[in-house]
Amino acid sequence: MEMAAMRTDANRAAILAHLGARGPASRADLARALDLSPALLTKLTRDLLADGLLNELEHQPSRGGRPARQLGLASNAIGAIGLKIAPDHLTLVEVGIDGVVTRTSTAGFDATDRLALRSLVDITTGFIGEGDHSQLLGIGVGLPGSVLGQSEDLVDSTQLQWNQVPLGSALRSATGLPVLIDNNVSALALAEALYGVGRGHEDFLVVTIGSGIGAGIVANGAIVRGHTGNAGEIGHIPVVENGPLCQCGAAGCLEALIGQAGLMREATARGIVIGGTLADVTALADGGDHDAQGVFTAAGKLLGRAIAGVVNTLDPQIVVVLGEGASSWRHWSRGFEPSFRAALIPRKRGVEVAVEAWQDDRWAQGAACLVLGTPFDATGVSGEQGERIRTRLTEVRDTEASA
Amino acid sequence: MEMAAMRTDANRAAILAHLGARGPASRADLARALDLSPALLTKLTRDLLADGLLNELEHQPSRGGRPARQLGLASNAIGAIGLKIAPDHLTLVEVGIDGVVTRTSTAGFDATDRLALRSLVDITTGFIGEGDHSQLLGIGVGLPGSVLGQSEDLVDSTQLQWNQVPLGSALRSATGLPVLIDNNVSALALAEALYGVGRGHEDFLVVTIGSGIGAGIVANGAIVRGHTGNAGEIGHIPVVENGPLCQCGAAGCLEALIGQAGLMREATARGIVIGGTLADVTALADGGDHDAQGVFTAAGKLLGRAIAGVVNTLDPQIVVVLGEGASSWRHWSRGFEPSFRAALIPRKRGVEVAVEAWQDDRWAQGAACLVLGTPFDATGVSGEQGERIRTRLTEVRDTEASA
DNA sequence: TAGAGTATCTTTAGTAGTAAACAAAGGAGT
DNA sequence: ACTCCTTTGTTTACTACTAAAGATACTCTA
Repeated sequence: MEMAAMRTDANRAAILAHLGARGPASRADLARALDLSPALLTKLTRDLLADGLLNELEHQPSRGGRPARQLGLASNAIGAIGLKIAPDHLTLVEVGIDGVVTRTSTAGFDATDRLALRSLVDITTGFIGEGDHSQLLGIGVGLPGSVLGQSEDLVDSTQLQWNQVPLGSALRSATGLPVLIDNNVSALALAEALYGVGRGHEDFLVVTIGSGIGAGIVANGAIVRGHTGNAGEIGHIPVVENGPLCQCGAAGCLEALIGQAGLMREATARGIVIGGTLADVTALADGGDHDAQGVFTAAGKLLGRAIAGVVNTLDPQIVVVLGEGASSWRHWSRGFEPSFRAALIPRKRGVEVAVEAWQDDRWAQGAACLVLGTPFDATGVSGEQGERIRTRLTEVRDTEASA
Repeated sequence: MEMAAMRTDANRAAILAHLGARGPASRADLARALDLSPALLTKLTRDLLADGLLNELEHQPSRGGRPARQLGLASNAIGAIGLKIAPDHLTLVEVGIDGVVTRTSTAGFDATDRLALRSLVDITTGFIGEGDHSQLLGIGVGLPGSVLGQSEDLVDSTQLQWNQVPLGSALRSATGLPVLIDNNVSALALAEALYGVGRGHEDFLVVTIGSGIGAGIVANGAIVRGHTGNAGEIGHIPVVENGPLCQCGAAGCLEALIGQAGLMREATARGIVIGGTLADVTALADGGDHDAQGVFTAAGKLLGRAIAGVVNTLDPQIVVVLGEGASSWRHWSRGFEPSFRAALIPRKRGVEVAVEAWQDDRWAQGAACLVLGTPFDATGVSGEQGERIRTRLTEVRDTEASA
């Protein structure tokens, strides 16, 4: 038992995370993927095998040379918790290190309540349960807002009406686990980068259509959060002059026009529904109502022009459309596609737009990826909490070894 | 004389580049700035001092402890060449490793000529001169267009009417020097990051107002080039529906409205000038002509709304306005400021806008920074040519040592 | 069936880097 | 003057990693 090496070992963590995320691989595969020498992989995998964290699987049929010995993760008990905070409910998931959701839970919640933080902590600890947390690497939290400061502690959110809420320290002291908090769209973008369509792309854009319009930006392989953590607010791109007033105070924001509220105002103005919800409009459009479809087509047209501006600015390889609204995408699409393509610079006109089927717990899964993605983060920018996660990953090794 | 260590030594290079860019510093300063251990700095600076590349300067007055020994660059002969390519002329500069321009030259040039590449190479080699190039780290090239492929070899530019021109290999074989090519606005952004207003900022935006409108984007401390190298094309953000036709084929692009051509069209339509150039309109505005000023005010208003969208999307800490057009910024500003601030999300409303005085050779200086910035590039993404530059930096050490 | 070829893994010898203890050179309080 | 404090720079002992050469285990070809 080595007494030394209490330090974080990013490479051991990276090996485990890679095997978890991408499935079994040979030492040579890992060396190439992680950009390490084969020699080092021999040594590191020897340790991990001895510690019982890795298994040597069957030989792979030779591809012209010595056949590869596949290595697989022995412990599938390593995972993370993902928490999505919405104004009126919480979604919790437990995911394995391969990104697969193993458990889900939803709970009512009032973000504006005086005891909201207390209630959130209780619900979370209840979900995690008593007993042994040694397999959990940490908790990832996604919320509609931004995180202040390097300590990633104080949270701001207009949608939740939160101002400098000490969410991080509250969860941390209650659970003893590392906690990473981020904007929910950024978390979703990270999930796409690790396990979704974005995998292997250095530059892509995730557009979410929900109650508002948001974007997760990945450039140079990294999430763009901006200086104050407010990057991705494409809902507030000005699109029409003297347009309807937006929550943000400006006039003519994209979101004011085609956010859920904007769509309803338009549907009501056109006399398609009286009262009712957006689901009613969607149902009408699905049923073939041309007027209802027209609402989405017009919205798609505006969205297309706005996203084209973003694509011209950022030059992503792919645009992923996601969110509750994506389920009615075929109505949006009629307006989106022509106006989007027409406004792109010629070289980008073929850029791929991928629409992903939407599951509700996807947000929480994305939040969990904040934790699962940390070992991949070569630059180690995730700060102190990220350091703690990497440390935990190697600690798991020690407890397994001693057991 | 060590026979070994033919490998690139990024840290030795980083020490030299840091001293060049930021001026003399103590070993302890360097250790903090480069995030290396004091122990390593003792060793590396010992080598560099022995090789005659560094000088030990006077002691710094103590700040409560042992006084620091300042280290300074012994050789100020290390530098790079910067080349800016415009449709009708070339600008060349020689800059020292501290970013200061030591020599300038401009030459007429026709980018559409059949022998343009040959002529470009001749002018460049003429500027560099015969004889010893050992002090030159490399050549940086900035052009209005994008670079294809990882080899950074083939160049595309609609403005120059170039299609897959093998600029890199041509310059490389003619001079024997490493050549780095990039979009001119990206190069300018890099210069700002290293020696300008952007220094110390991880996220900022450089907006250029020239014949067109462009942007250099820095996010997470790195230049955003996008997947095809076409990031920053904010000139083609759609701003008005059914607007004037743009060169790019779309209608209502920002550039079509407020690029040089757009401004002239507007000035002509308003009857301010008949024929003439933009300089005439600027002169009238400078002289107090309200109609002429109105052209700029209207343009500033449009620019403000568009840039606000970009700032909402990317959340930069600072916006730098630059370029030929920046000299008439006080006329733009009247329209820009109110519309810009009004369209920002509340949290970003105080974002700083810095307008930089404009010198013509600034573009070429930015191009040179592609070379000078390479040693700083911790991730080493600049590819093979960047590797060659870092190698050259240590080679200089060897030749100085043997001399 | 005996190479030739090729890809995987291992060993060896060496470099780059760090932490920690120590030495050096001053300032500030008593 | 003497001690304590602070910061700088150096030495020592160690870890992490790599390159290069070799060992291993297969396929393919003649």
